[in-house]
Amino acid sequence: MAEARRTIDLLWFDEPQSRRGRKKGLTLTQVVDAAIALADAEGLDAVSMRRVAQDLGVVPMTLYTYVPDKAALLDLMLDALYLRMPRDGDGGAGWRERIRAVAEQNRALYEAHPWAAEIPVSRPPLGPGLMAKYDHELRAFEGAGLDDVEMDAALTYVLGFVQHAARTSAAARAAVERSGQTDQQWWEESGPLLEKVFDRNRYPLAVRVGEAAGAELGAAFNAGHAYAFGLERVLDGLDVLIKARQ
Amino acid sequence: MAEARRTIDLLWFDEPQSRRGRKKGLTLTQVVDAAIALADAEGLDAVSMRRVAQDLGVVPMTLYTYVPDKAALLDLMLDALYLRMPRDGDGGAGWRERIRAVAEQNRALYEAHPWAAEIPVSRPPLGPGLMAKYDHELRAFEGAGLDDVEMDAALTYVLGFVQHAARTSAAARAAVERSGQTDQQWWEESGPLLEKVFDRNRYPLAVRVGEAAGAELGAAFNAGHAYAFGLERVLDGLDVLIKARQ
DNA sequence: ATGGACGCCGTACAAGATACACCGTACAAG
DNA sequence: CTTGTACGGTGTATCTTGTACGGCGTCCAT
Repeated sequence: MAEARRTIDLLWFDEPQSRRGRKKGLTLTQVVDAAIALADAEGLDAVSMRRVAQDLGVVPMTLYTYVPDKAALLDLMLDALYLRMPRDGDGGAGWRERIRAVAEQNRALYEAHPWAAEIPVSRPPLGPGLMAKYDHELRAFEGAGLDDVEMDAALTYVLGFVQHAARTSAAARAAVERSGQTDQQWWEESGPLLEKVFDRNRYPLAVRVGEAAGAELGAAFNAGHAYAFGLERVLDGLDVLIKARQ
Repeated sequence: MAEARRTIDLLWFDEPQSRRGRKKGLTLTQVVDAAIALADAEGLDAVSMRRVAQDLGVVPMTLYTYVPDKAALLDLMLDALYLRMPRDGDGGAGWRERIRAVAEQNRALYEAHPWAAEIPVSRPPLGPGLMAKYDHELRAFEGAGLDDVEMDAALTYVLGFVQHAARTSAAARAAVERSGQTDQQWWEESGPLLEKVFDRNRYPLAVRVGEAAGAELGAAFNAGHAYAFGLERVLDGLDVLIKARQ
């Protein structure tokens, strides 16, 4: 109902710019930027209406004249990020390199703003940012022989992979920060404990593979390696589809 | 520090079973099961210490004698789920079908317990459930020619895909429930509004592909289709790697 | 000039997690 | 059998969150 309407208005900055009454002391952009700056500096958990308001020098309830609720603010933050993403290098190269570039651009986004991967996104924020991003990224698939529905699915697939990688990567970093111990420290401390409990006879494969992976990657989970490995699999998988369409 | 130790103790049910003092009125399993039942019935957001306690007929603080904090309870819930997953059909078939079965088992888990995909997981809960699951799932990759590190990475890749699919699927369902309108209704109401705002000249590809995908799949986003499409890409991608190793 | 629309804000409330201190229980030691 | 004490259970309290509500003051349209 009016809910969706209001959010879409906000996303496209269709503010009616009222004539009567007191003038606005802030702009929606200021509010969104303050929230983004806060999230960049202290993470998504630090983004409370109180903190954003404080950073803007207003009282919490003031924000509600700019935004219907917190969820909308988060949507706006995300769309603003999308809008500001660089969109270069569409041309040239083969489709594989173009898709790799799309993945890389998204990886860079999440590296600069890890909280972006965590925003609880019910329906994607159909704002100008998402629109421009979607259009730009679809270009990477043009000329590969996929039909429209496949192009959409393929893009969703790539973006989903990168987002998931970003999420696990951020989670791993957060775990290190929260506990104050690196993976190495954690393993050194918990390892002996786990030794007693991991039954080599019962789970031989798990123990063998887990140890091999841990030793090679220096931790129980290595986000960088998971991304690098996964991206090649993503590209190979799309390769098979695309070759079948040609 | 003792933090990790305590959690691992809990995961492996190494409760010291104290002799002195009042007898425990509940078991850890009861607490975890109550939380799982609650999450199944009303979602992860409904799982507060207050609600779990209420369902068990105790006062909130009582739970803290069983569990150090809420995060640990969530870890325990997840590991309990893992432990109860069916583990049949490892044998026979080719690796592709075995991996597909692994994906399918996980999809079924998330379908039965959508909240499982949402648990904020810092470090995976290294309990008996995860252990058994890991061992079982690795078997799907045996004999495919991958080395140990590759097996681990490949499994992580598959599981990540399924988890992400489950998350987006749950998010889409939640959006429908929260707003009280189906995707169709949402599109019918917001569509005309978006028409005015989507610039066909500026974003021709986005509008064309978006419309095609929306029309074909009946919504802006179709989780089932995304899963089906993605799974084939995942398997194809691993196929390329495995063939290269043989 | 003035009335009404609207931005701003103070207060208040209902969750939520969990620290702390107290109480009573029930086993181990005597 | 008594008693000290370890430990489970809980009432109270603190702090943080989002946000509803109503009042106040401003400033444009009339």
